[in-house]
Amino acid sequence: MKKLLIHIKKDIKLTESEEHYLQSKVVQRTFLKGQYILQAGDVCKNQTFIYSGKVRTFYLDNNGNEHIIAFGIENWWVGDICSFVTQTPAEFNTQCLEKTTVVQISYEDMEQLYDEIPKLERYFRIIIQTAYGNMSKRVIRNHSMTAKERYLLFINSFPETAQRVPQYMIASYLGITKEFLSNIRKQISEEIKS
Amino acid sequence: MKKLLIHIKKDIKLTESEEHYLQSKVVQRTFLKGQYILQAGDVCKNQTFIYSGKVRTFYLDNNGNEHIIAFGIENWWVGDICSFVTQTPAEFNTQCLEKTTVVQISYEDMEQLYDEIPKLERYFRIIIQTAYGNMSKRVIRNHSMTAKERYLLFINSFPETAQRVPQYMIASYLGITKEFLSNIRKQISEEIKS
DNA sequence: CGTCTATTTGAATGTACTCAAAAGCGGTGG
DNA sequence: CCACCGCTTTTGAGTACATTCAAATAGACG
Repeated sequence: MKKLLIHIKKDIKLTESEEHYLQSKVVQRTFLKGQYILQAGDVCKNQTFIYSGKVRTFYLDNNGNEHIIAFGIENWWVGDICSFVTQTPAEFNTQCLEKTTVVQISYEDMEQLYDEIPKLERYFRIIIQTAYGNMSKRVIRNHSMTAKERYLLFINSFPETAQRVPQYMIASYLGITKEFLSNIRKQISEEIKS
Repeated sequence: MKKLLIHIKKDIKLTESEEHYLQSKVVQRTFLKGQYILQAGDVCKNQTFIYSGKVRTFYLDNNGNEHIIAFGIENWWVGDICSFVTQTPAEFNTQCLEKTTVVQISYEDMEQLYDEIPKLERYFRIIIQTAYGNMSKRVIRNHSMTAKERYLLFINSFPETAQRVPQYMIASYLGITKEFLSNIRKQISEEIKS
């Protein structure tokens, strides 16, 4: 709970009573490795802020292939924005990759919070603007860089995630097969030798 | 100007005085075909709402290839969010594809507007949430669908844009070469015949 | 009609995928 | 301590998807 307040206060100021009101709307939950915070087909009823642990949000296509849209670690918001804002069934799954503790705010509480503490609109606007900017750059990089370049950028940008996550999930995040990522890694290690 | 108010009022209510204050901060401009609303390297100083016309936002990579991140038509906000929110040099260019009339709000005025009319935070939060959801889905589609499938989805989703924009730009938006898109179109027309 | 730009064609090439099988690796139980 | 199990990663051969380059064709505009 404290981590969330610290995170929010980086962007906006809250009075004590606002803090208390916010806390009254926030629920803490813990999930085990493998458990789903959100399943595709269900409505995303909560905004979820990761307190500790690690999750992935992925899409399961018609051929049964998983496509990871995002990893989530401490101090990140996760879920399916589309589903949450429209309260329609989600296309994405959010699954815990290890024991994960989160705090959640329900859709109804979120509406009330926005009404009672309008400054929160700003906080979430800033959060989502940043996320949108990053997602745009990701589209561009997928179109302008090779898989190898994207992999190298990934491990430089997210070294901790790169180490704590199985390779086949990194491949999925990059939009390539696990076999091809293995191939790329071989290439890289051979380049280093020579 | 009226179109902007109508668009905003779909999400939030404004009093007459708020409307007037907003109008005092909004500047209308017209660009000719080919002109740039924003050039990479410059700081994105304005939020831009398209009144009429058509634009594209693209990234120019190191090999000199253009990658279109978005088209913008009537009632769309365009620009480089990253650059605008951080007031650092933009990576993207926004260029008019035909004579285009826009209304703009500067960064400083935007800050004041947010302070004076906090409800605008909600409006822009909603706008950007939707855009983020769409961009996420685009990443997933790039990873889970073939170029042909993406092309068919594009012309179904944006039939008017598909007709009003040169093919090589659609190819760029889809992340493929103009030659390959031409090939795809040939395949499709041959399928229809048989 | 001529010029400029956009689109199409085709051949050669490269990047990434599929499928199948082998190897590695961590945990668990005998 | 070792054998086995399940899961992840690696390997390799064959293939498919998409690119590059060069040249021809088609369209748009003055």
